[in-house]
Amino acid sequence: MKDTGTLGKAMRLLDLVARAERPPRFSDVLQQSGEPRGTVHRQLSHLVEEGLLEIAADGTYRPGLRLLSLASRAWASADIRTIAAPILAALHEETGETVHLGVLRGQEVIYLDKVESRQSVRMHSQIGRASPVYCTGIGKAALSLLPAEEASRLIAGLRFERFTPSTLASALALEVELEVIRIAGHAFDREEHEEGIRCVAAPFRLPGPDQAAALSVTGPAFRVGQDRLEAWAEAVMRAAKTVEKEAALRLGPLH
Amino acid sequence: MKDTGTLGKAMRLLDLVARAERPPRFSDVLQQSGEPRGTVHRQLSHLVEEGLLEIAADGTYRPGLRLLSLASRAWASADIRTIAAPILAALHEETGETVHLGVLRGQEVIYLDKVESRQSVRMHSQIGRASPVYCTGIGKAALSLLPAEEASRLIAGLRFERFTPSTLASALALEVELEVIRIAGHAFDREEHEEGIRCVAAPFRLPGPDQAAALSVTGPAFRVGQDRLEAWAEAVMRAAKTVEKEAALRLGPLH
DNA sequence: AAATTGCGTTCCAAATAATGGAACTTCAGA
DNA sequence: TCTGAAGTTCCATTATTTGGAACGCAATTT
Repeated sequence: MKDTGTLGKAMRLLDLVARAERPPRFSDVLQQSGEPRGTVHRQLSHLVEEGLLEIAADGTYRPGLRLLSLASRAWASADIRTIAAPILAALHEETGETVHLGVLRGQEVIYLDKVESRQSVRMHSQIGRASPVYCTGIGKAALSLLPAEEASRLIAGLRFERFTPSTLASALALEVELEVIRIAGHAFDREEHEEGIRCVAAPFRLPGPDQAAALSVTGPAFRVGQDRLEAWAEAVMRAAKTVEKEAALRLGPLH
Repeated sequence: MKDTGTLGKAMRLLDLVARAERPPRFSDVLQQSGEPRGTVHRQLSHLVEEGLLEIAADGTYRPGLRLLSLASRAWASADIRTIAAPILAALHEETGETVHLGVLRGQEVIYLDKVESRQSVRMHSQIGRASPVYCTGIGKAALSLLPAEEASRLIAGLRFERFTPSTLASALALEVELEVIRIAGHAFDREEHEEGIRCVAAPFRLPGPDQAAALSVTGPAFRVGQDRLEAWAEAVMRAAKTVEKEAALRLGPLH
Protein backbone atom coordinates (compact mmCIF):
# COMPACT_ATOMS: atom_id res chain seq x y z
CA MET A 1 0.00 0.00 0.00
CA LYS A 2 1.22 3.44 -0.85
CA ASP A 3 2.18 6.09 1.61
CA THR A 4 -0.70 8.22 2.69
CA GLY A 5 1.18 9.89 5.50
CA THR A 6 -0.58 10.95 8.62
CA LEU A 7 -4.02 10.28 7.18
CA GLY A 8 -3.14 6.67 6.55
CA LYS A 9 -2.10 6.15 10.14
CA ALA A 10 -5.31 7.67 11.42
CA MET A 11 -7.35 5.50 9.10
CA ARG A 12 -5.58 2.38 10.27
CA LEU A 13 -6.68 3.18 13.80
CA LEU A 14 -10.20 3.95 12.65
CA ASP A 15 -10.33 0.61 10.89
CA LEU A 16 -9.07 -1.10 13.96
CA VAL A 17 -11.92 0.27 16.02
CA ALA A 18 -14.53 -0.24 13.31
CA ARG A 19 -13.62 -3.87 12.75
CA ALA A 20 -13.36 -4.85 16.38
CA GLU A 21 -15.83 -7.40 17.66
CA ARG A 22 -16.70 -5.25 20.63
CA PRO A 23 -15.86 -1.60 21.24
CA PRO A 24 -12.18 -1.56 22.26
CA ARG A 25 -10.71 0.54 25.02
CA PHE A 26 -7.63 2.70 24.80
CA SER A 27 -5.25 -0.04 25.77
CA ASP A 28 -6.81 -2.52 23.36
CA VAL A 29 -6.18 -0.14 20.51
CA LEU A 30 -2.74 0.62 21.84
CA GLN A 31 -1.80 -3.01 21.93
CA GLN A 32 -3.25 -3.95 18.58
CA SER A 33 -1.77 -1.00 16.77
CA GLY A 34 1.72 -1.49 18.14
CA GLU A 35 2.31 2.27 18.03
CA PRO A 36 3.61 4.19 21.03
CA ARG A 37 1.22 5.42 23.71
CA GLY A 38 1.43 9.14 23.08
CA THR A 39 0.87 8.72 19.38
CA VAL A 40 -2.16 6.50 19.70
CA HIS A 41 -3.69 8.75 22.29
CA ARG A 42 -3.37 11.87 20.19
CA GLN A 43 -4.62 10.18 17.05
CA LEU A 44 -7.67 8.81 18.81
CA SER A 45 -8.37 12.24 20.30
CA HIS A 46 -8.28 13.77 16.84
CA LEU A 47 -10.58 11.11 15.44
CA VAL A 48 -13.03 11.71 18.27
CA GLU A 49 -12.81 15.47 17.79
CA GLU A 50 -13.70 15.00 14.15
CA GLY A 51 -16.66 12.78 14.96
CA LEU A 52 -15.20 9.79 13.16
CA LEU A 53 -15.00 7.97 16.46
CA GLU A 54 -17.00 8.34 19.64
CA ILE A 55 -15.85 7.56 23.11
CA ALA A 56 -18.42 6.16 25.52
CA ALA A 57 -18.64 6.89 29.22
CA ASP A 58 -16.82 3.65 30.02
CA GLY A 59 -13.88 4.64 27.86
CA THR A 60 -14.64 2.38 24.92
CA TYR A 61 -14.33 3.65 21.37
CA ARG A 62 -16.87 3.10 18.61
CA PRO A 63 -17.41 4.43 15.10
CA GLY A 64 -18.82 7.95 15.04
CA LEU A 65 -22.01 9.19 13.49
CA ARG A 66 -20.07 11.50 11.21
CA LEU A 67 -19.33 8.38 9.20
CA LEU A 68 -23.03 7.83 8.61
CA SER A 69 -23.42 11.36 7.41
CA LEU A 70 -20.51 11.04 4.99
CA ALA A 71 -21.57 7.63 3.79
CA SER A 72 -25.08 8.70 2.94
CA ARG A 73 -23.51 10.73 0.14
CA ALA A 74 -21.33 7.88 -1.00
CA TRP A 75 -24.47 5.87 -1.15
CA ALA A 76 -26.30 8.30 -3.35
CA SER A 77 -23.45 8.49 -5.81
CA ALA A 78 -23.07 4.77 -6.22
CA ASP A 79 -24.92 5.04 -9.52
CA ILE A 80 -24.29 1.45 -10.43
CA ARG A 81 -27.04 0.50 -7.99
CA THR A 82 -29.63 2.40 -9.98
CA ILE A 83 -28.61 0.61 -13.14
CA ALA A 84 -28.43 -2.83 -11.61
CA ALA A 85 -31.62 -2.69 -9.53
CA PRO A 86 -34.07 -3.95 -12.18
CA ILE A 87 -31.70 -6.68 -13.24
CA LEU A 88 -31.23 -7.88 -9.68
CA ALA A 89 -34.99 -7.83 -9.22
CA ALA A 90 -35.49 -9.97 -12.31
CA LEU A 91 -32.90 -12.46 -11.12
CA HIS A 92 -34.62 -12.66 -7.77
CA GLU A 93 -37.94 -13.21 -9.52
CA GLU A 94 -36.43 -16.04 -11.54
CA THR A 95 -34.68 -17.86 -8.69
CA GLY A 96 -36.74 -16.96 -5.66
CA GLU A 97 -33.58 -16.57 -3.58
CA THR A 98 -31.58 -13.61 -2.27
CA VAL A 99 -29.58 -11.67 -4.84
CA HIS A 100 -26.47 -9.63 -3.98
CA LEU A 101 -24.45 -7.00 -5.79
CA GLY A 102 -20.89 -6.33 -4.61
CA VAL A 103 -17.70 -4.68 -5.78
CA LEU A 104 -14.06 -5.47 -5.15
CA ARG A 105 -12.25 -2.84 -3.11
CA GLY A 106 -8.71 -3.69 -2.13
CA GLN A 107 -8.74 -7.04 -0.39
CA GLU A 108 -12.42 -6.95 0.37
CA VAL A 109 -15.83 -7.14 -1.18
CA ILE A 110 -18.28 -4.39 -0.36
CA TYR A 111 -21.95 -5.21 -0.72
CA LEU A 112 -23.83 -2.50 -2.57
CA ASP A 113 -27.29 -3.93 -2.88
CA LYS A 114 -29.45 -6.87 -2.03
CA VAL A 115 -32.84 -8.16 -3.05
CA GLU A 116 -34.56 -10.65 -0.83
CA SER A 117 -38.01 -11.96 -0.17
CA ARG A 118 -39.07 -11.18 3.36
CA GLN A 119 -36.68 -9.38 5.59
CA SER A 120 -36.39 -6.11 3.70
CA VAL A 121 -35.99 -4.56 7.12
CA ARG A 122 -32.62 -6.15 7.69
CA MET A 123 -31.26 -4.55 4.57
CA HIS A 124 -29.40 -1.76 6.30
CA SER A 125 -27.20 -4.01 8.31
CA GLN A 126 -25.96 -5.90 5.30
CA ILE A 127 -25.44 -3.22 2.73
CA GLY A 128 -22.12 -1.47 2.96
CA ARG A 129 -20.63 -4.40 4.79
CA ALA A 130 -17.20 -5.62 3.81
CA SER A 131 -16.28 -9.31 3.59
CA PRO A 132 -13.06 -11.11 2.73
CA VAL A 133 -12.47 -11.76 -0.93
CA TYR A 134 -11.38 -15.38 -0.61
CA CYS A 135 -14.47 -16.99 0.90
CA THR A 136 -17.39 -15.33 -0.85
CA GLY A 137 -18.83 -16.10 -4.26
CA ILE A 138 -18.78 -12.43 -5.21
CA GLY A 139 -15.21 -12.04 -4.03
CA LYS A 140 -13.85 -15.01 -5.92
CA ALA A 141 -15.80 -14.15 -9.04
CA ALA A 142 -14.61 -10.53 -9.06
CA LEU A 143 -11.04 -11.66 -8.43
CA SER A 144 -11.16 -13.91 -11.48
CA LEU A 145 -11.57 -10.83 -13.61
CA LEU A 146 -8.34 -9.16 -12.60
CA PRO A 147 -5.18 -9.68 -14.65
CA ALA A 148 -3.59 -12.89 -13.34
CA GLU A 149 -0.54 -11.04 -12.11
CA GLU A 150 -2.53 -8.50 -10.18
CA ALA A 151 -4.73 -11.19 -8.66
CA SER A 152 -1.64 -13.09 -7.51
CA ARG A 153 -0.19 -10.00 -5.92
CA LEU A 154 -3.46 -9.40 -4.06
CA ILE A 155 -3.65 -13.02 -2.94
CA ALA A 156 -0.07 -12.91 -1.71
CA GLY A 157 -1.10 -10.12 0.64
CA LEU A 158 -4.09 -11.93 2.15
CA ARG A 159 -4.28 -13.21 5.67
CA PHE A 160 -6.50 -16.26 5.59
CA GLU A 161 -8.95 -17.15 8.31
CA ARG A 162 -10.85 -20.43 8.38
CA PHE A 163 -14.54 -19.63 8.85
CA THR A 164 -15.90 -23.13 8.11
CA PRO A 165 -14.38 -26.49 7.22
CA SER A 166 -14.83 -25.61 3.54
CA THR A 167 -13.05 -22.25 3.61
CA LEU A 168 -10.27 -21.98 1.05
CA ALA A 169 -7.63 -21.07 3.57
CA SER A 170 -4.46 -20.93 1.53
CA ALA A 171 -3.10 -18.94 -1.38
CA LEU A 172 -2.56 -22.11 -3.38
CA ALA A 173 -6.11 -23.39 -2.95
CA LEU A 174 -7.45 -20.00 -3.96
CA GLU A 175 -5.23 -19.79 -7.05
CA VAL A 176 -6.38 -23.20 -8.22
CA GLU A 177 -10.02 -22.31 -7.63
CA LEU A 178 -9.55 -19.05 -9.54
CA GLU A 179 -8.31 -20.93 -12.57
CA VAL A 180 -11.49 -23.02 -12.54
CA ILE A 181 -13.62 -19.90 -12.15
CA ARG A 182 -11.88 -18.12 -15.02
CA ILE A 183 -12.77 -20.98 -17.34
CA ALA A 184 -16.31 -21.53 -16.07
CA GLY A 185 -17.16 -17.83 -15.86
CA HIS A 186 -18.85 -18.23 -12.52
CA ALA A 187 -17.94 -19.00 -8.91
CA PHE A 188 -19.54 -21.08 -6.20
CA ASP A 189 -19.48 -20.53 -2.49
CA ARG A 190 -19.94 -23.98 -0.97
CA GLU A 191 -20.51 -22.94 2.63
CA GLU A 192 -17.05 -21.40 2.70
CA HIS A 193 -17.93 -18.29 4.66
CA GLU A 194 -20.90 -19.35 6.68
CA GLU A 195 -22.06 -22.86 7.43
CA GLY A 196 -25.34 -23.60 5.66
CA ILE A 197 -25.06 -20.78 3.12
CA ARG A 198 -24.34 -21.45 -0.55
CA CYS A 199 -24.19 -19.20 -3.58
CA VAL A 200 -23.32 -18.89 -7.23
CA ALA A 201 -21.79 -15.66 -8.51
CA ALA A 202 -20.78 -14.16 -11.85
CA PRO A 203 -18.31 -11.32 -12.34
CA PHE A 204 -18.48 -8.24 -14.52
CA ARG A 205 -16.44 -5.13 -15.19
CA LEU A 206 -17.44 -1.60 -14.37
CA PRO A 207 -16.31 1.53 -16.16
CA GLY A 208 -13.07 2.81 -14.67
CA PRO A 209 -9.64 1.26 -14.27
CA ASP A 210 -9.63 -2.20 -12.68
CA GLN A 211 -13.19 -2.07 -11.47
CA ALA A 212 -14.31 -5.59 -10.75
CA ALA A 213 -17.75 -6.46 -9.43
CA ALA A 214 -20.06 -9.45 -9.26
CA LEU A 215 -23.59 -10.44 -8.51
CA SER A 216 -24.80 -13.61 -6.87
CA VAL A 217 -27.74 -15.75 -5.90
CA THR A 218 -27.56 -17.01 -2.34
CA GLY A 219 -29.61 -19.53 -0.45
CA PRO A 220 -29.66 -21.89 2.52
CA ALA A 221 -28.02 -25.27 1.97
CA PHE A 222 -31.14 -27.20 2.96
CA ARG A 223 -33.03 -25.66 0.07
CA VAL A 224 -30.22 -25.03 -2.40
CA GLY A 225 -28.07 -27.94 -3.54
CA GLN A 226 -25.15 -27.93 -5.94
CA ASP A 227 -27.52 -28.94 -8.73
CA ARG A 228 -29.71 -25.89 -8.31
CA LEU A 229 -26.66 -23.61 -8.13
CA GLU A 230 -25.43 -25.05 -11.40
CA ALA A 231 -28.85 -24.63 -12.96
CA TRP A 232 -28.78 -20.93 -12.03
CA ALA A 233 -25.24 -20.27 -13.20
CA GLU A 234 -26.34 -19.49 -16.74
CA ALA A 235 -28.91 -16.93 -15.61
CA VAL A 236 -26.48 -15.29 -13.19
CA MET A 237 -23.85 -14.93 -15.90
CA ARG A 238 -26.43 -13.49 -18.26
CA ALA A 239 -27.51 -10.97 -15.63
CA ALA A 240 -23.89 -9.98 -15.00
CA LYS A 241 -23.32 -9.41 -18.71
CA THR A 242 -26.45 -7.26 -18.85
CA VAL A 243 -25.36 -5.08 -15.96
CA GLU A 244 -21.94 -4.68 -17.55
CA LYS A 245 -23.41 -3.60 -20.86
CA GLU A 246 -25.88 -1.18 -19.30
CA ALA A 247 -23.20 0.32 -17.12
CA ALA A 248 -20.80 0.78 -20.01
CA LEU A 249 -23.56 2.42 -21.98
CA ARG A 250 -24.68 4.80 -19.27
CA LEU A 251 -21.53 5.47 -17.30
CA GLY A 252 -19.01 5.55 -20.09
CA PRO A 253 -16.88 2.89 -21.84
CA LEU A 254 -14.89 0.26 -20.01
CA HIS A 255 -11.17 0.78 -19.63
CA MET B 1 -13.61 23.89 16.71
CA LYS B 2 -10.50 22.43 18.23
CA ASP B 3 -7.32 21.71 16.41
CA THR B 4 -7.24 18.31 14.84
CA GLY B 5 -4.13 18.97 12.82
CA THR B 6 -3.64 17.28 9.50
CA LEU B 7 -6.63 15.02 9.93
CA GLY B 8 -8.94 17.99 10.34
CA LYS B 9 -7.75 19.52 7.10
CA ALA B 10 -8.28 16.30 5.23
CA MET B 11 -11.75 15.94 6.70
CA ARG B 12 -12.67 19.45 5.62
CA LEU B 13 -11.85 18.52 2.06
CA LEU B 14 -13.75 15.27 2.36
CA ASP B 15 -16.77 17.17 3.63
CA LEU B 16 -16.49 19.60 0.79
CA VAL B 17 -16.70 16.82 -1.74
CA ALA B 18 -19.40 14.93 0.12
CA ARG B 19 -21.67 17.93 0.47
CA ALA B 20 -21.30 19.19 -3.08
CA GLU B 21 -24.41 19.17 -5.22
CA ARG B 22 -22.61 17.44 -8.03
CA PRO B 23 -19.22 15.71 -7.99
CA PRO B 24 -16.64 18.51 -8.05
CA ARG B 25 -13.48 18.50 -10.08
CA PHE B 26 -10.02 19.34 -8.83
CA SER B 27 -10.33 23.04 -9.52
CA ASP B 28 -13.76 23.25 -7.87
CA VAL B 29 -12.33 21.82 -4.68
CA LEU B 30 -9.29 24.02 -5.02
CA GLN B 31 -11.40 27.15 -5.30
CA GLN B 32 -13.84 26.30 -2.54
CA SER B 33 -11.21 25.26 -0.08
CA GLY B 34 -9.07 28.33 -0.57
CA GLU B 35 -5.95 26.28 0.11
CA PRO B 36 -2.96 26.30 -2.24
CA ARG B 37 -2.84 24.01 -5.24
CA GLY B 38 -0.09 21.67 -4.16
CA THR B 39 -1.68 21.11 -0.79
CA VAL B 40 -5.12 20.34 -2.11
CA HIS B 41 -3.73 18.02 -4.70
CA ARG B 42 -1.75 15.95 -2.25
CA GLN B 43 -4.57 15.79 0.27
CA LEU B 44 -7.04 14.61 -2.35
CA SER B 45 -4.55 12.02 -3.54
CA HIS B 46 -4.23 10.68 -0.03
CA LEU B 47 -7.98 10.57 0.42
CA VAL B 48 -8.33 8.67 -2.83
CA GLU B 49 -5.52 6.33 -1.88
CA GLU B 50 -7.35 5.53 1.33
CA GLY B 51 -10.64 4.91 -0.46
CA LEU B 52 -12.41 7.76 1.27
CA LEU B 53 -12.79 9.49 -2.06
CA GLU B 54 -12.93 8.12 -5.57
CA ILE B 55 -11.92 9.87 -8.72
CA ALA B 56 -13.96 9.14 -11.83
CA ALA B 57 -12.62 8.90 -15.35
CA ASP B 58 -13.70 12.47 -16.06
CA GLY B 59 -11.69 13.75 -13.11
CA THR B 60 -14.59 14.37 -10.74
CA TYR B 61 -14.33 13.38 -7.12
CA ARG B 62 -17.02 11.56 -5.17
CA PRO B 63 -17.25 9.90 -1.77
CA GLY B 64 -15.54 6.53 -1.67
CA LEU B 65 -16.99 3.17 -0.85
CA ARG B 66 -14.68 2.80 2.09
CA LEU B 67 -17.04 5.19 3.83
CA LEU B 68 -19.91 2.79 3.36
CA SER B 69 -17.88 0.01 4.81
CA LEU B 70 -16.91 2.07 7.87
CA ALA B 71 -20.39 3.45 8.33
CA SER B 72 -22.03 0.06 8.35
CA ARG B 73 -20.23 -0.48 11.65
CA ALA B 74 -21.29 2.87 13.02
CA TRP B 75 -24.76 1.93 12.02
CA ALA B 76 -24.75 -1.30 13.93
CA SER B 77 -23.56 0.40 17.08
CA ALA B 78 -26.20 3.07 17.04
CA ASP B 79 -28.13 1.06 19.59
CA ILE B 80 -30.60 3.83 20.21
CA ARG B 81 -32.32 2.84 16.99
CA THR B 82 -33.14 -0.58 18.32
CA ILE B 83 -34.68 0.91 21.40
CA ALA B 84 -36.62 3.60 19.62
CA ALA B 85 -37.93 1.50 16.73
CA PRO B 86 -41.15 0.23 18.38
CA ILE B 87 -41.94 3.65 19.78
CA LEU B 88 -41.50 5.30 16.40
CA ALA B 89 -43.71 2.66 14.87
CA ALA B 90 -46.44 3.30 17.41
CA LEU B 91 -46.27 7.03 16.77
CA HIS B 92 -46.57 6.41 13.06
CA GLU B 93 -49.54 4.17 13.67
CA GLU B 94 -51.21 6.87 15.70
CA THR B 95 -50.63 9.78 13.32
CA GLY B 96 -50.42 8.13 9.95
CA GLU B 97 -47.57 10.41 8.96
CA THR B 98 -43.79 10.02 8.64
CA VAL B 99 -41.84 9.77 11.88
CA HIS B 100 -38.16 10.72 12.20
CA LEU B 101 -35.49 10.13 14.81
CA GLY B 102 -32.43 12.38 14.82
CA VAL B 103 -29.53 13.39 17.04
CA LEU B 104 -27.63 16.63 17.43
CA ARG B 105 -24.02 16.44 16.30
CA GLY B 106 -22.16 19.71 16.30
CA GLN B 107 -24.12 22.21 14.27
CA GLU B 108 -26.14 19.60 12.50
CA VAL B 109 -28.86 17.07 12.95
CA ILE B 110 -28.19 13.55 11.77
CA TYR B 111 -31.19 11.42 10.94
CA LEU B 112 -30.93 7.96 12.43
CA ASP B 113 -34.24 6.41 11.55
CA LYS B 114 -37.49 6.98 9.76
CA VAL B 115 -40.86 5.28 9.59
CA GLU B 116 -43.10 6.08 6.68
CA SER B 117 -46.07 4.59 4.92
CA ARG B 118 -45.20 3.80 1.35
CA GLN B 119 -41.75 4.59 0.12
CA SER B 120 -39.76 2.30 2.38
CA VAL B 121 -37.39 2.00 -0.56
CA ARG B 122 -36.25 5.60 -0.29
CA MET B 123 -35.17 5.04 3.26
CA HIS B 124 -31.49 4.67 2.49
CA SER B 125 -31.12 8.07 0.95
CA GLN B 126 -32.54 9.83 3.97
CA ILE B 127 -31.00 8.01 6.86
CA GLY B 128 -27.59 9.25 7.81
CA ARG B 129 -28.26 12.57 6.19
CA ALA B 130 -27.24 15.74 7.97
CA SER B 131 -29.40 18.87 8.04
CA PRO B 132 -28.91 22.31 9.59
CA VAL B 133 -30.03 22.66 13.16
CA TYR B 134 -31.87 25.97 12.80
CA CYS B 135 -34.55 25.04 10.29
CA THR B 136 -35.68 21.57 11.27
CA GLY B 137 -38.10 20.56 13.99
CA ILE B 138 -35.68 17.97 15.31
CA GLY B 139 -32.80 20.44 15.29
CA LYS B 140 -34.63 23.16 17.16
CA ALA B 141 -36.11 20.73 19.65
CA ALA B 142 -32.74 19.13 20.40
CA LEU B 143 -31.13 22.54 20.73
CA SER B 144 -33.68 23.54 23.34
CA LEU B 145 -32.32 20.85 25.60
CA LEU B 146 -28.78 22.18 25.77
CA PRO B 147 -27.74 24.51 28.59
CA ALA B 148 -28.71 28.04 27.46
CA GLU B 149 -25.10 29.15 27.39
CA GLU B 150 -23.98 26.26 25.25
CA ALA B 151 -26.88 26.73 22.86
CA SER B 152 -26.00 30.39 22.45
CA ARG B 153 -22.41 29.56 21.71
CA LEU B 154 -23.51 27.08 19.07
CA ILE B 155 -25.94 29.55 17.55
CA ALA B 156 -23.26 32.23 17.43
CA GLY B 157 -21.23 29.93 15.21
CA LEU B 158 -24.01 29.24 12.70
CA ARG B 159 -24.07 30.49 9.16
CA PHE B 160 -27.72 30.95 8.24
CA GLU B 161 -29.14 30.18 4.87
CA ARG B 162 -32.70 31.08 3.86
CA PHE B 163 -34.30 27.93 2.42
CA THR B 164 -37.88 29.23 2.34
CA PRO B 165 -39.62 32.50 3.25
CA SER B 166 -40.29 31.03 6.72
CA THR B 167 -36.72 30.04 7.55
CA LEU B 168 -35.48 31.48 10.83
CA ALA B 169 -32.45 33.11 9.30
CA SER B 170 -30.92 35.00 12.20
CA ALA B 171 -29.44 34.20 15.58
CA LEU B 172 -31.94 36.47 17.29
CA ALA B 173 -35.00 34.86 15.69
CA LEU B 174 -33.67 31.44 16.64
CA GLU B 175 -32.97 32.45 20.25
CA VAL B 176 -36.51 33.78 20.64
CA GLU B 177 -37.98 30.64 19.12
CA LEU B 178 -35.85 28.48 21.42
CA GLU B 179 -37.28 30.24 24.44
CA VAL B 180 -40.79 29.38 23.25
CA ILE B 181 -39.77 25.78 22.60
CA ARG B 182 -38.18 25.40 26.03
CA ILE B 183 -41.46 26.37 27.66
CA ALA B 184 -43.74 24.40 25.36
CA GLY B 185 -41.55 21.29 25.32
CA HIS B 186 -41.96 20.84 21.59
CA ALA B 187 -40.93 22.52 18.35
CA PHE B 188 -42.71 23.17 15.07
CA ASP B 189 -41.24 23.38 11.63
CA ARG B 190 -43.60 25.59 9.68
CA GLU B 191 -42.21 25.02 6.20
CA GLU B 192 -38.89 26.46 7.32
CA HIS B 193 -36.64 24.01 5.54
CA GLU B 194 -38.72 22.88 2.63
CA GLU B 195 -41.77 24.53 1.17
CA GLY B 196 -44.88 22.44 1.82
CA ILE B 197 -43.37 20.36 4.64
CA ARG B 198 -44.41 20.81 8.25
CA CYS B 199 -43.53 18.96 11.42
CA VAL B 200 -43.79 18.83 15.18
CA ALA B 201 -40.83 17.55 17.22
CA ALA B 202 -40.06 16.77 20.85
CA PRO B 203 -36.57 16.53 22.35
CA PHE B 204 -35.07 14.01 24.71
CA ARG B 205 -31.71 13.27 26.28
CA LEU B 206 -29.54 10.26 25.62
CA PRO B 207 -27.06 8.68 28.00
CA GLY B 208 -23.68 10.33 27.66
CA PRO B 209 -22.51 13.90 28.11
CA ASP B 210 -24.58 16.47 26.23
CA GLN B 211 -26.38 14.01 24.05
CA ALA B 212 -29.45 15.72 22.65
CA ALA B 213 -31.88 14.03 20.30
CA ALA B 214 -35.44 14.45 19.13
CA LEU B 215 -38.19 12.70 17.25
CA SER B 216 -40.78 14.22 14.99
CA VAL B 217 -43.93 13.71 12.97
CA THR B 218 -43.73 15.22 9.49
CA GLY B 219 -46.34 15.74 6.81
CA PRO B 220 -47.22 17.73 3.73
CA ALA B 221 -48.81 21.13 4.36
CA PHE B 222 -51.89 20.36 2.29
CA ARG B 223 -52.77 17.55 4.64
CA VAL B 224 -51.24 18.74 7.89
CA GLY B 225 -52.32 22.11 9.27
CA GLN B 226 -51.12 23.87 12.40
CA ASP B 227 -54.17 22.45 14.25
CA ARG B 228 -53.19 18.86 13.55
CA LEU B 229 -49.58 19.51 14.52
CA GLU B 230 -50.76 20.92 17.83
CA ALA B 231 -53.03 17.95 18.34
CA TRP B 232 -50.05 15.62 17.89
CA ALA B 233 -47.68 17.55 20.12
CA GLU B 234 -48.78 15.73 23.23
CA ALA B 235 -48.24 12.29 21.70
CA VAL B 236 -44.85 13.27 20.30
CA MET B 237 -43.68 14.52 23.69
CA ARG B 238 -44.93 11.36 25.32
CA ALA B 239 -43.05 9.23 22.80
CA ALA B 240 -39.87 11.24 23.38
CA LYS B 241 -40.13 10.73 27.12
CA THR B 242 -40.62 7.01 26.58
CA VAL B 243 -37.53 6.70 24.40
CA GLU B 244 -35.52 8.66 26.94
CA LYS B 245 -36.60 6.40 29.79
CA GLU B 246 -35.99 3.21 27.85
CA ALA B 247 -32.57 4.41 26.74
CA ALA B 248 -31.55 5.41 30.26
CA LEU B 249 -32.65 2.03 31.50
CA ARG B 250 -30.88 -0.01 28.87
CA LEU B 251 -27.84 2.06 27.97
CA GLY B 252 -26.98 3.44 31.38
CA PRO B 253 -28.04 6.51 33.35
CA LEU B 254 -28.17 10.01 31.93
CA HIS B 255 -25.33 12.39 32.69
C1' DA C 1 0.16 26.12 -37.51
C1' DA C 2 1.35 28.83 -33.61
C1' DA C 3 -0.16 30.98 -29.48
C1' DT C 4 -3.13 31.01 -25.60
C1' DT C 5 -5.71 29.40 -21.94
C1' DG C 6 -7.46 26.21 -18.57
C1' DC C 7 -6.49 22.29 -15.89
C1' DG C 8 -3.98 18.97 -13.53
C1' DT C 9 0.55 17.37 -11.82
C1' DT C 10 5.22 17.61 -9.82
C1' DC C 11 9.03 19.76 -7.14
C1' DC C 12 11.54 21.30 -3.04
C1' DA C 13 13.30 24.57 0.69
C1' DA C 14 10.95 26.43 4.67
C1' DA C 15 7.45 25.95 8.11
C1' DT C 16 4.83 23.07 10.83
C1' DA C 17 2.99 19.10 12.87
C1' DA C 18 3.70 14.32 14.41
C1' DT C 19 6.55 11.40 17.11
C1' DG C 20 7.59 8.66 21.13
C1' DG C 21 9.94 8.10 25.46
C1' DA C 22 9.16 9.34 30.01
C1' DA C 23 6.92 11.41 33.76
C1' DC C 24 2.51 12.25 35.86
C1' DT C 25 -2.34 11.25 37.37
C1' DT C 26 -6.20 8.29 38.66
C1' DC C 27 -8.46 4.71 40.33
C1' DA C 28 -9.25 -0.11 42.11
C1' DG C 29 -7.87 -3.64 44.74
C1' DA C 30 -4.79 -5.97 48.32
C1' DT D 1 -1.27 2.73 52.74
C1' DC D 2 0.87 0.50 49.04
C1' DT D 3 0.80 -1.42 44.37
C1' DG D 4 -0.30 -1.97 39.73
C1' DA D 5 -2.97 -1.06 35.76
C1' DA D 6 -5.01 2.32 32.72
C1' DG D 7 -5.17 6.75 30.88
C1' DT D 8 -3.22 11.48 30.14
C1' DT D 9 0.19 15.12 29.46
C1' DC D 10 4.75 16.98 28.21
C1' DC D 11 8.42 18.42 25.01
C1' DA D 12 12.89 18.07 22.42
C1' DT D 13 13.64 15.49 18.21
C1' DT D 14 12.25 14.07 13.81
C1' DA D 15 9.47 13.62 9.84
C1' DT D 16 5.67 15.49 7.25
C1' DT D 17 3.11 19.02 5.41
C1' DT D 18 3.15 23.32 3.24
C1' DG D 19 2.63 26.38 -0.69
C1' DG D 20 4.72 29.05 -4.31
C1' DA D 21 6.38 28.20 -8.71
C1' DA D 22 7.35 25.67 -12.73
C1' DC D 23 5.97 22.01 -15.82
C1' DG D 24 3.03 19.12 -19.09
C1' DC D 25 -0.79 18.61 -21.81
C1' DA D 26 -4.81 19.13 -24.40
C1' DA D 27 -8.50 22.00 -26.01
C1' DT D 28 -9.59 26.51 -27.89
C1' DT D 29 -8.43 30.71 -30.16
C1' DT D 30 -5.79 33.68 -33.28
